[in-house]
Order: sequence, then C-alpha cells, then structure tokens
Amino acid sequence: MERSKGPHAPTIRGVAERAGVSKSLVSLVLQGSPRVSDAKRQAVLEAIEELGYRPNAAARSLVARRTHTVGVLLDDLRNPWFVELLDGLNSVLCAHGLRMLMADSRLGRRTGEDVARTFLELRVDGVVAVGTLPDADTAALAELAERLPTVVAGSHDPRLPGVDTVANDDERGARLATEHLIGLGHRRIAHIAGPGGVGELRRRGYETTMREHGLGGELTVEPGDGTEEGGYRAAVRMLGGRPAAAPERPTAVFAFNDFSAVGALSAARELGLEVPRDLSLVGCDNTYLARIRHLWLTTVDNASHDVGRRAAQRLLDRMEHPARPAGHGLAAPSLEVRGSTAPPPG
Amino acid sequence: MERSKGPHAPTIRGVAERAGVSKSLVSLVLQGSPRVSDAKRQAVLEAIEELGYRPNAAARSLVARRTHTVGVLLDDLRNPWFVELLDGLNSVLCAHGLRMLMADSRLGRRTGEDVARTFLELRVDGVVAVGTLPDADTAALAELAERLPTVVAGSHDPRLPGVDTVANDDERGARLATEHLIGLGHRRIAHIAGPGGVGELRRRGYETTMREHGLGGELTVEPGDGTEEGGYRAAVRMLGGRPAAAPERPTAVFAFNDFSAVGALSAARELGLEVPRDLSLVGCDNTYLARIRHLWLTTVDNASHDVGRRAAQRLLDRMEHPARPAGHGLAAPSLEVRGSTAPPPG
DNA sequence: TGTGGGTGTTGGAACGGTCCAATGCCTCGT
DNA sequence: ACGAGGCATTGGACCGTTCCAACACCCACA
Repeated sequence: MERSKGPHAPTIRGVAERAGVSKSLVSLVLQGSPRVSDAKRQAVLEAIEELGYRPNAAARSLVARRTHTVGVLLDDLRNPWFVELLDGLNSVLCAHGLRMLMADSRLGRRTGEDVARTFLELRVDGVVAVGTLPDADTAALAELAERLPTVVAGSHDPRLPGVDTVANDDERGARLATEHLIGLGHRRIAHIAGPGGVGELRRRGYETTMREHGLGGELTVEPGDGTEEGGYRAAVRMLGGRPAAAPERPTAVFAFNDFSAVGALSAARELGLEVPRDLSLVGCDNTYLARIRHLWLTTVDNASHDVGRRAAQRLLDRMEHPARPAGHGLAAPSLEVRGSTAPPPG
Repeated sequence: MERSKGPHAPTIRGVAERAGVSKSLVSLVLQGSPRVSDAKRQAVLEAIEELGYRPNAAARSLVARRTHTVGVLLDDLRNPWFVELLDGLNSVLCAHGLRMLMADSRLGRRTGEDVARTFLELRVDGVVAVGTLPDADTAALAELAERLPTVVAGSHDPRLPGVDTVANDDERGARLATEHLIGLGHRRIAHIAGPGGVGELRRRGYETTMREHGLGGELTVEPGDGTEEGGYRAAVRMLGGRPAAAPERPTAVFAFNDFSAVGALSAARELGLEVPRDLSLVGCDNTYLARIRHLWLTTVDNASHDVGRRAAQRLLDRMEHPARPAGHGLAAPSLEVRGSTAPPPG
C-alpha cells in the first residue's frame, strides 16, 4: 500500500498560499460568498485553476454532516423496467444536487457484502429501494429505515413505518388490460400470475374486472414466476392437451409481465396457435421487449419514469420533514396497444 | 458543551465512553488488532452493539487517503451486455473490499465533465469506463486518467496514455460467426455493420474470414446503427426487392449485435423468408434477447463476465503500480449455437 | 474626536476517524 | 534487586474542510 511520494492532491491551504490569502477566504470563494473583494476572488480562482484544485468531498461532508448522496438499492439490474425508473429518479435528484450510489443487492449478496451497512457507513442522506426486494433484504431495509429517510419505488411492499412508497397502480393496469380484451369480444380470458405483492395485485385486478363483466365463471389463473420460462410453462399447461378449437380453451391471455407474455408467445406458436388470430396476448411493463417488432406485444405501460420522479420528490420531502407520516402514491398506468391482440376467432 | 440538537449518530468517542476505554482502543478493536485484551474487546463490541455504532466512512477515508470506492462510468444502462460485465467487475472489486459508484453518463448527459468532477471530488480510488463512450466524454475521461488509475472495459478505444483496456476480441468473434456459417455450407454471407471501433473490428473479422475462404467476391456489407430498427432496414435493403430464390440473394447474415439480428429476423419474416430454412442469422453479444425461445438466436458470446473480471484485475494492478505502462487485454469469445442457423437451402 | 456599524479577512475549533510516540505495568533473566 | 523488554493502553497530532468569533479598517455621524 505504498503511496507515491509525488505531490498529494492540492488542498485549500495550498490554494490559499498560492493566492496569498487565508484558507478561510478560499472557503468563502468556493461557497460563492458575496462578501469577498473582487481582487482576492480573482486571485483565488486563478490559483484553483493553476493547481487543478478539487474540493475533497469527504472532508466537506464530515463537517457538513451531509453527503449529498442517495443510496439506491436495486433488486436486479437485469430487469429492464428499472432503467426507466432510475432515469426518472436521477433527473429529479440531480436537479437538487444529489448523486446516486447504486447497489445491486443481488450482485452484493454473492460476496456476502451487506449493502445496508455500506450505506450507513457512507452516511448517505437517504435510501431508495427499487422494486420488490427478496425477503432477506426486507429486514435490512427496515433497519435502514429506522435511521435514514427511505422510500420504496416501484413496489407496494414492504409497508414499513415511516417509509413512503411510490408505485404504479398495478390493479388498475390489470384492469386496463382485461377490459381491452373484453372490449375486443373475448370471454375466455386467462391470466398467467406472477410472484410477490405485485403479482397478487395484478391477479386481483384481472379477477375483479372479469367478475364485474359477469365473467366470474371464466376465471383461469395459472401460476408463473415472472420469467420467460415460467410464462412458457404456464401457457403450455393452459393451452396444451386440448384441440385448438376446444370450446373451453382461452382465446386471450393477460400475462404478469412482458417476459411471461413472450414465453406464452412461444408456447402458442409451438402449439400451432397464431397470435393474434387464434390467441390474443397482453403483457405488462412496456419493456423494450414488447417494442421489438418481431414480438410487438400489446402491454400495460406503468409510467416508470413518473414513478421514479415521484419517488425522488417523496425522498426530498422526507429529508426535510423526517417525522411526517408515510405516504403511499400511485402512478396511473396506460395501455399500449400493439400487434398481439385482436377480436377472438369466429 | 454538547450540542443539544438531537441524537447524532454515535461516534467512536461515545463507544469509548460507554465501554470505559479510550477512543484509540476502540479504533484498535475495529481494525481487529490482536494486541487487545479479550475483556476490553468484549466490552467495546458490546458498546458498539448497544449504540448501533457505524464507523463514518468519510472520516476514515479522510485520514487514510483512500475511499475504497471505484467510479464506474457507463454509457447507457439500457444496454444489456453491460450487466454481465458489471457483475464480473463487481465480483472482483468486492473481493478486494472496494465498492462501485455507478454513473450513467447519459443520464447525466448535460454533464460529461460533471461526472468526472464528481469522481474527482469524491476521491475515488480508480475509474472504470464501460463500453464505447460518446466523444464528448472522451475528453473528460482523458482528464480523469491523468489523475486517477483508469481502465476502459468492453471497448478498445479511446487509447489514452496510461489507460489500460480490456475488451472482447471482436475480430475473432466475427471470425467464429463467419466460419460457422461457412462450415454449414453458406457462400453468400452478408454482414450488417455497426457503429464505432467495435463495429469496424467486427466487419474486418467478417471480411478477412471471407477472403481467407476464397469468398472475397461474395462480400456484402450493409451499414446499420446497432439498433433493432437499423438491423431491420439493413436487412430489407439486402433481401428486399428480389425474389426469394434469386441466385444473388444472401443465404446467411452475420449481424453486428443481437439487436440488429432481431431486426433482421423481423425483416426476413415480412419478406416471407423462414429462419433458418431460407436464411441463417447470427447475432453478437449473447444478450438475453438471443436466449428468448421465440427468437433463439445463434450468437457470439463475448465473455463479458470475464472482461469485467479482468478489467477489475487491471485496475487493482494499476492502483498498486501507477507508473506501469498501459496494457491491452483481449478476452476470447465463443459461439453459442441456437436455432437461427442451418445449412443453406437446396 | 470619539463612537458605531458595516465590510473584508483571519485564526482556531470542530467534524470522526487513524496512527504514532509515550506511558505504565508485568514478567523475566542475570 | 534491578534494568530490559514485551504488552496493553492512552493522549495528541493530523487528514481537509466549514463555521464562528474576533479582528482590523474605513466612513458616516453626533
């Protein structure tokens, strides 16, 4: 761990010496204080430029007790809808001079690193947990929430005291999808379910809508796990082993997410069903998978960018008023109609 | 004496007081020094537990002159192959007690320089730039590289003095793909090109291999931009307007990446060509797109995980020996044969 | 001519750790 | 019996910044 003996990074003292002023004055210039004479300000700025001085964030945050950094806890970077949400988060946080420290709890777990501990040691100003976290991390999040302003984005749980949540209205999104299919004339509409609280909400939205339209007798729910493989298997169970024209076969499927829907798409093709002629298919999340023209899925857009922006707002709010009771926001989803839905055959 | 502004986070002094020892001893315990009596160690650990003490990373790094943090500069989080690479990076860095601070230079677009400034102010111990950066950021990277250990991962340029690079061997990957197609019996093999230095290398690999097999006369290169849309258009230009059985129509296409390949897939279907019966298709990057059974692309796996691991190794190396001349590593790609390639028709 | 208030500038005390030299104590060899 | 040496423990200097109280200085005013 030997350090090169070369000159260390210049400090405020070095700048002061070079400009022929005290370090306090340099500090004032850095903070844009108006009570500095133009001559000295100029001298200081020149010295900074010449030395290539950069303030040391660690020293600064040590005395200021603020790091201007927000910890972002991700479940899995591989999930494409995260990116939209992060973009929304970032735009608002950036505008308020905060930076994001991202940690993928899945990447971290492999090496046994405790992400929560890292955030605490770094004294981040707040934490945003994105998506549904594995149960193991819920305890860690609870511990974080006791000490730091914390917001959950893109998921409704865990509902912890003092933790705001901002999510898309999953139940309403499921309703939009189901109503779209009913509007096209479908009656035998099945659902491929997904895991977690989000999965439950989407299933409930589907079931409620079906019942409201007098289709309670047509309810079909196959469990899935939110992966393409899971969607494929669920679809095979649902559609396979029956002749294509069997009267009880579903004519439409609403899947938990785009991955599941794409799995179902493959299953349909293998079973000789053409989408959307023989089978309509709706996904969820409007990931770029759904935008691929070879797939071109009708899907529910759940306004992730907006969720991210609102989560950031909540966090800023909570940083200013730590004691305020937790709020729970919902963003309005919309339906993105593409090529995987059509009226039922016949 | 004491600020009565509320309960600040406990410090090492608070722990010391509670355990009835000096702050120095607490520090020794925290560092796992063997020269501490069991009794006092126990007392200190209990005090830490009771107070919920966490060391302050800022204070620590202030004196240690190390932050144990590596800045990761991303071009675009949306690009799925990044994730594999990050995973590889993370595994090695974590194992050496370093954490990653990720910054998407596109998210903070207005400020390519700003990301660099942030990294400098935070005094990160090193920087990893992932992928091909936009030109605007190259200057910022050069400035960073002058002051910090810097490694470029997943791209061959920019080649800056003192900057190591680790990338996959793009030329060799293209060679693997082309040879696979030639081995199946194809002769009229076209290429959909991509942007940047990587695009050039892959094109060169394709061209060289074709010539080596006496197929220099069959070279066909259509420009693309690495997107699905670009791949689609290139394929339409290449295949459209000719009867399916035209003797000069390519029987196989090697695309710059999986996105382009998927675009080409859609174009083929629209033109009534069945893949792989009428047209073979090879992508590149082995993203999870290629793994979707509905697409099931033969593709080049460019060992991103390995690239990430090796980039981390380089960085660790450079952090210890800052003056060592820059090295340029290549990871060996492999071919992942799936369902989009077959012998040519007839 | 003294008083008072603003204005520009400064030294020094934090902030929360690490590290080093110095301390006191205990054991051991001679 | 006594100094040497090892060991556990401690105070204090330091890292690079911000902030505050104190300081000269100048000008207006009584």
